[in-house]
Amino acid sequence: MKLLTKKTDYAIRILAVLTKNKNRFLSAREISSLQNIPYQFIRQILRILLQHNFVVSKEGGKGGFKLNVDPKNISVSDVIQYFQGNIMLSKCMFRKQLCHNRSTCILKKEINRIEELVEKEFARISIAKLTKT
Amino acid sequence: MKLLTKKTDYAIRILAVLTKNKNRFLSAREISSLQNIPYQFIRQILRILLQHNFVVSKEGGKGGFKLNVDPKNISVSDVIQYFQGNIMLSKCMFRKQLCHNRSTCILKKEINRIEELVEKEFARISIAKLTKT
DNA sequence: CTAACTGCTACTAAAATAGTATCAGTTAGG
DNA sequence: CCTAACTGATACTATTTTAGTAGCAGTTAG
Repeated sequence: MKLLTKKTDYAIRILAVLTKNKNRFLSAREISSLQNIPYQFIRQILRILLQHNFVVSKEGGKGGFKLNVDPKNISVSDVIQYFQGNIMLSKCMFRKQLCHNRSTCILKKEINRIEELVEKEFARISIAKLTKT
Repeated sequence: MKLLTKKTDYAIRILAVLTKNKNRFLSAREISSLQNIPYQFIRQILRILLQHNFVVSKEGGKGGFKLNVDPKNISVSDVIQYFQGNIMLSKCMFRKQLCHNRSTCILKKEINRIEELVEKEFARISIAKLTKT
C-alpha cells in the first residue's frame, strides 16, 4: 500500500520548503541539497509545479522558484492529482464481462468508497498545516 | 492510487467463487474460465491461498480447490496482507536525515493515519459480505 | 494407463517509478 | 560584454514492481 510516490512526496517537501522561504527565490540546487533530492529529479518536479502554477520561476543568475499560492489553499490531494493522476481511477474495468458477478461489483463499489475517503482525508491536509511549527 | 493489485483482486474473486461453491472442489481451470483469469496466473494465486490455509486442495483427476475457512472470517485486508504485504509499511524512512524537518514528520504521521483508516475499512469487508446476493 | 489434476520452481514481459544527461536560452554581476 | 549560475525543455536509462508464462514431477479418478 503505497499511497504516495516519491515524486509526490518530494513535491510536497519542496512546497513546504518554499513555504518557509516565501519571500525569496530558491534555486533547484539549493532545494535539492536542503532536502536530499537528486538535482535532475527535482528539476523535473519543479517544472511540473511551475506548469500548474504552484510556483513561479525566475531565470538567470540568482534565479529560482518561489511559491505562487497561499499554502493554506494547497492540499496534499491537489499535489497528488498532478503527480499520480486522479486519485479516483477505478471505474469498474470489469464491467462488461463481469457485472453479472455481483461480488465483483460490490468490491468495486467498496473500493470506490474507500478511495473517496482517502481523497477526502488528503484534501484536509494543507501545505500550511504541514509547515506549522 | 491503486489500492489493490490484480493479484489481490483476483484472489478475492477466487475466494468469492469458492464461497458460492462451498461443497465441491473447483479446478484451477474451471475458476480461470469462470472469472477470466489467466490459467497460470491463477495457479500461482491458488498456491498462495493454499499456503495460507484459505483453501484446501485435492490432487489428481476431479481435484481442485475448496474453501477452508468461513467466508465471514476472511476480510479483504487479510487477503491484501498476503498479496501486497503489510498494508502499513511506511515507517518514516526519512527519519535519520530529515526529522529535523518538522513538515516531513507531520506528513508521515498523516500518511500513517490514513493507511490505518484504509486498513480498517478493508478489514470490515468480508468475503461473505461480497458474495451476499 | 492416462487424462485431468495439483505442487513447485523458474522464468519472461510489461508497466510504473525513479533518476540522468544534455543543450538552448536568460540574467546578475564583475 | 562575458561568464557563471540559473531555468526551459526533451529525451533518455535504470530500477522496481506487477503481470503473466512455461514446464516438469507427482497424484488420482475412472
